[in-house]
Amino acid sequence: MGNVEWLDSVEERAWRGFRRMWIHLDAQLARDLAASSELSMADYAVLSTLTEVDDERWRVTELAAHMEWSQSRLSHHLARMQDRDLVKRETDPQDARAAVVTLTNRGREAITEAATEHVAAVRKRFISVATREELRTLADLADRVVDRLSIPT
Amino acid sequence: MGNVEWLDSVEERAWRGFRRMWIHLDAQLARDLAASSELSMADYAVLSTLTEVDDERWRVTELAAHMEWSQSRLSHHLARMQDRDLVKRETDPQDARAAVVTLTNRGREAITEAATEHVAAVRKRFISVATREELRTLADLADRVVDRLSIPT
DNA sequence: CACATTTGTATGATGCGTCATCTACTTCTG
DNA sequence: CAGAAGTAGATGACGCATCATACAAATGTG
Repeated sequence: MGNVEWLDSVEERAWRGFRRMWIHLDAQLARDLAASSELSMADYAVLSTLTEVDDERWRVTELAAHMEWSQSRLSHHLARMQDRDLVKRETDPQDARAAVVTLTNRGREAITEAATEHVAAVRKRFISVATREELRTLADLADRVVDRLSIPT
Repeated sequence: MGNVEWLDSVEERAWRGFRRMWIHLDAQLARDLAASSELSMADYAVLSTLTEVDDERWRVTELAAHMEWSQSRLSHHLARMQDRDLVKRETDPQDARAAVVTLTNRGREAITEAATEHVAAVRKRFISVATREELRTLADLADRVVDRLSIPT
């Protein structure tokens, strides 16, 4: 399994490259999104997740879980998005503790307009640079890495 | 080149997987590092970069550029690390505008102790899950993506 | 059915990253 | 060599993420 203590050149190049790629991609996509909309990446994540289900209604906790955000982070972010009239929160009639998040018209317009360009940016910055084989390799690796992280060990 | 507007299943799996992998890995490594040291990932990045040159002296701007951090971020972070006695800043005798950053003894101890376990964590969480071929593929892809980002277009 | 426990969400404090700006020093120009 | 322009770094204000906690509603228990 190689030396346990350090990384050899292949390993180091992969690890550094991976981080570098993430940091640059993330920053560039944020700039692309900002240039073509009024949304941050976080806004985009919230809005696009909301559109993923047919009735576009999510309980805060479920939305947070699905997005892999902390409940607190989402709650704060929803508060800000609500101020900007992008989302609404209503009390769940089934359970008065719970809040149901929905898109406002403004939110729906925002995500509709932003989505096309964001996807185009992802394609331009990342997808189109990779081969199909590379994409498959990356997806497989990612699944394995994430699976393994969920095992306590 | 496929449909320009949306992502097909291979593309989507790769993109989502990549982001997911990054988020989980980063969080887990931060927890690992916190468990085995008093350092944050940012602290680690600063300290380990400092040890990369023989005399362990860096001008703030050069350090920032090498780390791909903004000068401001580094300056703020150095201020906090200085309060914790991990680094020192001295005025450069050659150029009184400039500051030279160096490790304190405490900083050197901290990074020395933390490094072994951090590298072990990277290996455990990521490297050991990938094959050599995957690592090479990832590194190549990362280089290409990053290179392409630097072209304005 | 009172009371303890659990669950769903919000909120306040704190620390970090970014942007715009400030200061001090250095370099360039005539 | 005076003044303008440029450069190195620090700083303050602001927005966002996290942690701990608060609160209210729901559920379980005797």
